[in-house]
Amino acid sequence: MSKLDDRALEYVAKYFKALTEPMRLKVLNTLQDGEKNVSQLTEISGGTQANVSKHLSMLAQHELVKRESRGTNVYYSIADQSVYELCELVCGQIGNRMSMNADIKKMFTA
Amino acid sequence: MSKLDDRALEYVAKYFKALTEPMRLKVLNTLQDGEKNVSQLTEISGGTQANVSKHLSMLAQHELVKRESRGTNVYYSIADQSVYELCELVCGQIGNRMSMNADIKKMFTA
DNA sequence: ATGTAATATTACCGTATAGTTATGAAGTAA
DNA sequence: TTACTTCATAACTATACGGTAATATTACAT
Repeated sequence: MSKLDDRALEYVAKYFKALTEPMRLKVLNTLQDGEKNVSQLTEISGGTQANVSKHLSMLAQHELVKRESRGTNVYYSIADQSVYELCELVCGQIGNRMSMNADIKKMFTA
Repeated sequence: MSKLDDRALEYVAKYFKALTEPMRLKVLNTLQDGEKNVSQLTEISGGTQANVSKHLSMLAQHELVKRESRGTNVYYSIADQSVYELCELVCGQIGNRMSMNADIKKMFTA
């Protein structure tokens, strides 16, 4: 991140944007177990088929998932394992913050 | 990212959201050199003072930057070094994309 | 060819947010 | 006090985006 110009910053920003929807994160989370088709993802996520399809299409466009149609089904799988590293990092951050708040909270409540 | 519930997914999503604006990334990028006040950040980023302030306020709210006022100036600095790891990961991913032409690719990987 | 299932896409609505302009608040110096 | 500097915060506009419902497309079966 040393000398990114405006063009590069937009790329990075757009990549992050793919990870700003809980539904998309849920889909990525689900795909950790292996490929799933749209019906399965729709059921697991609890969303509507149209909505899940839209999100999948977006994730595919950003090359976070791979698309492969077999018969009338379309199977999606993770294209980029490193996305989980991103989430781990963020979760770590959030975890640190929450535990810190808990400690502070403890000082006032204990 | 093994068993994140809906609540956790929203936290993660919101964290990523802070990184989806080129202007905010530029600010974070600039702060790698050390703390800067709003005037400096405004000049470097090329934005308006109001806009930069708004973004800084958002970054501070998400605890990505620290705020310290000295006199009439307000100095911001990185609160969470790990944000650069995130960016490195994303840049690496983008750099790996085959479809991108060489000179742009160089920006992400160099 | 007709019908059915799985997925994608379109059109629409509501909301969220980035940017701008103008104003407000806080500190400092005369 | 008044004036000036620095930063924050409205209020507003425009645009982007998520969700839904309806429709289109694709593949397969009968």
